[in-house]
Amino acid sequence: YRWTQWIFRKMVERGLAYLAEGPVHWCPAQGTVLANEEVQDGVYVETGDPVERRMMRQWMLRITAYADRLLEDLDLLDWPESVKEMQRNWIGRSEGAMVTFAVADRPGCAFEVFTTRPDTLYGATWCVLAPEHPLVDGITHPEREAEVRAYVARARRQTDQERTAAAEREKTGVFTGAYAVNPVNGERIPIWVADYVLITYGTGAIMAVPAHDERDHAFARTFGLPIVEVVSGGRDVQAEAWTGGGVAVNSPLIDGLAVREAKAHITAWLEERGLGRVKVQYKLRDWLFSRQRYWGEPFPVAFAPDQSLRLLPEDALPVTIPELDDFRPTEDGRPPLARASGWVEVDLDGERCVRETNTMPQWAGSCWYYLRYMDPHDDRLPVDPEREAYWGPVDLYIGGVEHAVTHLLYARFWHKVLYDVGLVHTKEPFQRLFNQGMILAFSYRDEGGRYYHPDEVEQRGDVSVVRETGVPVEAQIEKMSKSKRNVVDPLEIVDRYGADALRVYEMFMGPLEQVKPWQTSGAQGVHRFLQRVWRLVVDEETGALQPAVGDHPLPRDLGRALHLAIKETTEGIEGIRLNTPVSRMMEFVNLATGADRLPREAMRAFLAILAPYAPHLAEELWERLGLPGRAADGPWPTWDPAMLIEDLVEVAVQVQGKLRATLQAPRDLPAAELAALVKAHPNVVRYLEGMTVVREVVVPNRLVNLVLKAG
RNA sequence: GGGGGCGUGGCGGAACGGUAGACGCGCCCGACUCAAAAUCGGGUGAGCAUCGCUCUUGUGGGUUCGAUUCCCACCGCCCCCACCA
Repeated sequence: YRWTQWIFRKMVERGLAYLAEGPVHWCPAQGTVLANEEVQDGVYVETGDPVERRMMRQWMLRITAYADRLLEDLDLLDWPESVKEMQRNWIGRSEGAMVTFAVADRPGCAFEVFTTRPDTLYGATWCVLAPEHPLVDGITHPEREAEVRAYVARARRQTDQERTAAAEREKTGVFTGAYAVNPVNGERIPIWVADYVLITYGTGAIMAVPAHDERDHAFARTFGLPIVEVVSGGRDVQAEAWTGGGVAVNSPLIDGLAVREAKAHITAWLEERGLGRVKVQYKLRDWLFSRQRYWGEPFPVAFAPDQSLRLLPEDALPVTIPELDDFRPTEDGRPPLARASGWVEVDLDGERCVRETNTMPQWAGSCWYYLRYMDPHDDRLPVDPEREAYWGPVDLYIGGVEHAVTHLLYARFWHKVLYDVGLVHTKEPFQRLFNQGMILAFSYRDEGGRYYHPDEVEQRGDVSVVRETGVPVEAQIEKMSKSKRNVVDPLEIVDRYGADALRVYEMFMGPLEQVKPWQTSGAQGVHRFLQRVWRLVVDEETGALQPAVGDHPLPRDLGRALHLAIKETTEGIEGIRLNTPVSRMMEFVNLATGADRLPREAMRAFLAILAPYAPHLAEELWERLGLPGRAADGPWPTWDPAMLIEDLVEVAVQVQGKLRATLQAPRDLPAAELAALVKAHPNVVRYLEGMTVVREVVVPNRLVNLVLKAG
């Protein structure tokens, strides 16, 4: 709390945190504010009570001030391209122009619109205001007032989701009775109110160019509004919007210019006359940072009698949450902390102030916890800059993609603020990001849609059926979920096979980044492998060391398997490929299982590479072998390339690119000799009859391919 | 609608442009056992047939001596965003 609040103070001081009216989901029946996930189809999912949008005074964080840096600095990161792209899309930078439209017959009354296509200004045949736009009330013609009011009220009731979810939804809207003046040609165009324009993007008002925008085109068709072509793209714009490039037409100022030049020209023209300007617009919005919840960091601020803001002094931190018996919001809808009357009032410099009763969201702590890990006990600062300089930034961050545009963007923002404050020395918090895939599970569902627990299901021939009733069920691979009855409890696996087996199986399942289904039988296979490792060293009957273990020389085949395993494991850790090393270790163990002499040194190296995968087992065997220290303490074994080489190699023989034979040959046999050997092979001779070899492709120690032609 | 990703045996998955299917699961056979489990050994892509051949990495093309791998188009599935002007 203390240091999160400390950081928040810095944000307030820098103007990065501010109070504003922000929309919340308000449930009148419950008297509470609801989180996004608690609302569906306009009702509170738990009770079915209707939910409406309500504006409340909220803390906002000015993440938009960092939009450009958040965008640019993505280039510094070793992150999956897909995540970078998601962040780019989320930030949503677009270049365009702000254009001012005056309202006709109302001197001094005007509104701005944002457009990425100022070149299409001559094609603007109406304007649209979002239902929430502040001008709606003022400009609506008395005759249209009832209709407009009803429309706005309906839009206000709907959640964002309802308004935007159905993209194929029909366009709706109402005419206000007012007109705007198109700044380039002075034409009067009607002003509509429609919910396809969002108050949350741009200015909440647009110019509609139906000929060159699909949404406007759909709207024009619904309401019979005129469509004027201003970019010639060789299509009939009455039938379909043309959003591609072309040459400006019907646009006296820019006729004949291509889109690029036309944009620049029009924008400059508007700018000279004070009617418009270049504008970079972002989808990213400031971050609504307060919650009406009990749990969460309180804001380190209070309000003076005159309502002005007061920051609590640093030595007043942490502000902790008061104890309450009742964690619900107050009857009149204020946050739960408002119930703590004794806590709410606070003296600041002799003034009787009232504390902020909102709390911070769960994100707050997650935005900088990694810094605290570097210096958990510091009581002067969130993190000591020297320690941060030593440890930071985070070298490798492993997490799911679900954080791509939430946590990972928020944390980058906070880190940049702390960079500006001088607390951290890098622009970015997480240098390398790796998204591990989700583990899915098989679920079983009958025709009626009812789910069965895997234990209730058995396999009869080709079909799965419910054991008790014989009802056929269909198997599918889905996210683990209680309602689908397919959740695998890791603790049960630990009970059955041990933590090592769980851990190794999770690595063995497949590439870490891939989503893949859990299969308990696979964990059992890994368990078997680990038991074999155990028996390699320990005689199960007596508990004594296996007599085969001793100070023997390393046989060629076993050494090869071992060094292959060391190589794969070492490279796998660097590249986060953790599944194939397990296979190589299995191969070593399979070979070692049959051996009557097992060199202690080989086991030492093997246990060292096994240790990150199966630490309990590795350390136990390490000790039993009487090896010094711990397996995990190193040194990490190195592989000898010479050990990987075989004296006799198997060479694939292809004729016309098709495999016709394989043969054993001494390693590094000169190409000519190898080719001669190949051509003498009985299987090859048959194919050479009546043919001429036109080309011999020789891949040393691997393959020979003979290219033939008739004659 | 936009962006990203993935399609390989019955299943999870391996394969620097070079013998497709490593390793594991499952299944089959054998050993041990009175029996079962556990364990150990062997087999296991499909088909034709038995020196072997043909087919096979979602489908269709292309590049190449050679393509699961590179390029193009299509089909299917998954994830993220979505009336963003």
